[in-house]
Amino acid sequence: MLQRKQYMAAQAQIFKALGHPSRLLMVDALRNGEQCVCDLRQLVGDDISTVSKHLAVLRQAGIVEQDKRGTNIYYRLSLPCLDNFLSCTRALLENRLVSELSILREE
Amino acid sequence: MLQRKQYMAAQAQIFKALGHPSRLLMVDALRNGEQCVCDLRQLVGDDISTVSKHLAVLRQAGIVEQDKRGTNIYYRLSLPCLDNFLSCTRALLENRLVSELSILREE
DNA sequence: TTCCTTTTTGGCTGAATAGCCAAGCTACCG
DNA sequence: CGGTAGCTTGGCTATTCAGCCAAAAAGGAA
Repeated sequence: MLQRKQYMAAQAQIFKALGHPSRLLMVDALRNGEQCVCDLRQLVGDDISTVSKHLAVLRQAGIVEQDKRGTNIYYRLSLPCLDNFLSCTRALLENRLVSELSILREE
Repeated sequence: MLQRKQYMAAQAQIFKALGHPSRLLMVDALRNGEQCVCDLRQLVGDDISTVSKHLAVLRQAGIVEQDKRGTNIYYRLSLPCLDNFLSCTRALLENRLVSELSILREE
């Protein structure tokens, strides 16, 4: 069994990798199936080298896997639990927003 | 409804906050119930000011809530989905470790 | 082979983060 | 009232990260 601190560092790496808007956007898009780097570049709108580095971070954290086919490289999710958690936090954030709006309306 | 990029930034803040070993350790500990800052300081072993700043990050991300009682401040989790996700990624990491060990053994 | 196309890597600068010490704040206690 | 305990905030430095450009791989096409 892992030491608690070591384990936390490993698990924190996953969260850290997801803790950037562009990376999270790509991961979210990959929930609908694999995409090539060029698609993902289009999605986030940054320089291709920036996108590539973001993908390297996600790869190293074990969140995505790559697959070279023909002239392109396709990425797909490799973290099964993620889907649930994203749905859950999305719902939570939307609820928070709604209640903040209600508070504003009452003032 | 939120714009996709805006939404991703908000959600990424949650992941970013969890993406540090000390913060994740504290969050993990809070799954077993509330703790005062002094307990959490003991747990991570850093300077109390460092711990306090980590807790501020978690608060701003909406992951924990605080509750002043007597002379102490108690923190508790406020993100229901987190528990599942932590269990799931923990299991995944342990499986990965096991298979890496098997690979090593075969060499 | 040489030329493209797609992706990664190197290198750089500016921005953000971690963590320590010191100072401030807020109650409770005497 | 002053003193103390528990926590937060300010300020500083060292480290890490983001994102751009340029250059290098890798592989298909001509």
